[in-house]
Amino acid sequence: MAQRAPSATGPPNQHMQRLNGAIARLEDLGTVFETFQSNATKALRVLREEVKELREELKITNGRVGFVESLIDVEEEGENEVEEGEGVAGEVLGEVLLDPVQESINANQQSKELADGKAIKDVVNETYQLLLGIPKLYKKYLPAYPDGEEEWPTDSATGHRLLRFNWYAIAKDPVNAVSIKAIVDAIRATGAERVQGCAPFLPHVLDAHLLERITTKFYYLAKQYKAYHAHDSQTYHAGNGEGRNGEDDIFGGEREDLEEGSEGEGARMEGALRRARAATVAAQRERKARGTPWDDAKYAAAFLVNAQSDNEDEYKEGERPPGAPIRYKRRRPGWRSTLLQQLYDEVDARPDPTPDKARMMVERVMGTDLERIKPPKALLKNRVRAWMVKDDVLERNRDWLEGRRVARDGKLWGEEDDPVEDTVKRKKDRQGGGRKAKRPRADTSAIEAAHARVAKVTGGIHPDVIFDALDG
DNA sequence: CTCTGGATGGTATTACTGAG
DNA sequence: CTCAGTAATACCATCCAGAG
Repeated sequence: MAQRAPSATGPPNQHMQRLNGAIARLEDLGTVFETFQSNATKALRVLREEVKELREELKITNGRVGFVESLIDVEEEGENEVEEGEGVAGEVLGEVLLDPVQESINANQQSKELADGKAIKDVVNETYQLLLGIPKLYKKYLPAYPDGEEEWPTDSATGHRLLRFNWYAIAKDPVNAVSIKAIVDAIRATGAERVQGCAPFLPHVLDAHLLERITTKFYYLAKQYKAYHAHDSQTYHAGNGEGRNGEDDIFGGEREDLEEGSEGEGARMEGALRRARAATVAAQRERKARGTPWDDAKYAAAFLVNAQSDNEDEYKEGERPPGAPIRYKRRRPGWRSTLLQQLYDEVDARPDPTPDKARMMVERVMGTDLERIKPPKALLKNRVRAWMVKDDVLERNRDWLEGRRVARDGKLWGEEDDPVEDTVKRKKDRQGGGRKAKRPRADTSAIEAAHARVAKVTGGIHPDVIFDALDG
């Protein structure tokens, strides 16, 4: 500086020139800045408006999802009264939907429901099928994990390696974990195109829930696989060994020789078969009772499948004399009350209003009663009622009322109130015991963190204030 | 908490039969 | 033959209790 000062004493117009140049540059800078500021403001405004727009879109989308859910009968678990009201309120009170934490919780619940919905189940099943390279997800197609020496199976069409699971290991076993991850990836990548109907839902399902669904399915499949291969673990699984049927080993192959067939007092018949046969009898009784005094809500439970007699084969397998028709043997439950028996006797004596159906039914003959069986445990709607059970039997077995075997009679029979399904109890338990569903921590914490970052930037001032200042 | 087996409930599929 | 209905079976899903 000390050296410069003397030299600065040059001709005055040189100074003026430089000064003018500096001013001109300043002016240029001013215009540039103004343009920049105006552009920046514009840009910010655009962003702000876009956010508004997206929020509005989100509102509409949420509304649509709600509508679709109501159509496909998806309901929220737990106290849905509050939540359901919100769907409507959400449109009016946009505020509720704009709270990021609340939204994340909603999204999380929505995700959970969707993951248990048909569309997602479909895509999960479809993807299992595809990556395993089997025509159906039936137990007979489920492949074993390849042996050490075996060559890894590939898709004959694409040449890609097929997926294999070790059904005897748990889901978290590395072998299975890798395959399960592959399913997630495949669903994310191509699920929407492969399976019609899941595209709108897939983006709303969180990875955690998708994984949960896939894992559950893994256990279903493993269960089936193990049941199917239960008894060939030692002997070589001969493909022709099941020439007889291959299907009947669902009951474990050797099923403790059904000794109840011997007129004895064993257990009831196998569930599915018992129900299949009893269902037609129940339906016929209901038809015949129409228009009679028994056709009354009071007696409606008489026509439940669970109240019917067992319908056993008249002859054990292979013992039916040639020429004898197939007939079923009615074996009445010992607990049946006289009132109920009277109802059945009177109804059975009537003609069937639809003789065509009656003609197609297998003939029933009376067998001995089954004295020691209990009414089956059942959902309330399928459960035997107290009036249908002999008083003394019920007196001796009060636990049937607790254990989902027998329901109270309810108002129609002079009681104070109707029995209620005890799923209520489960919900209560959950409320009492703690939270009902856990939401993956990352979800809201990420949003909260973002929230915090924004707050830091704005210094706690509402963004709108900042934008407004920019505008002015 | 994870996993399993048993029980229950419900739908889909298949075989069969009588009627037209 | 097709159609509709019964009967039997296969399969999926869930709940629950209990083991580890």
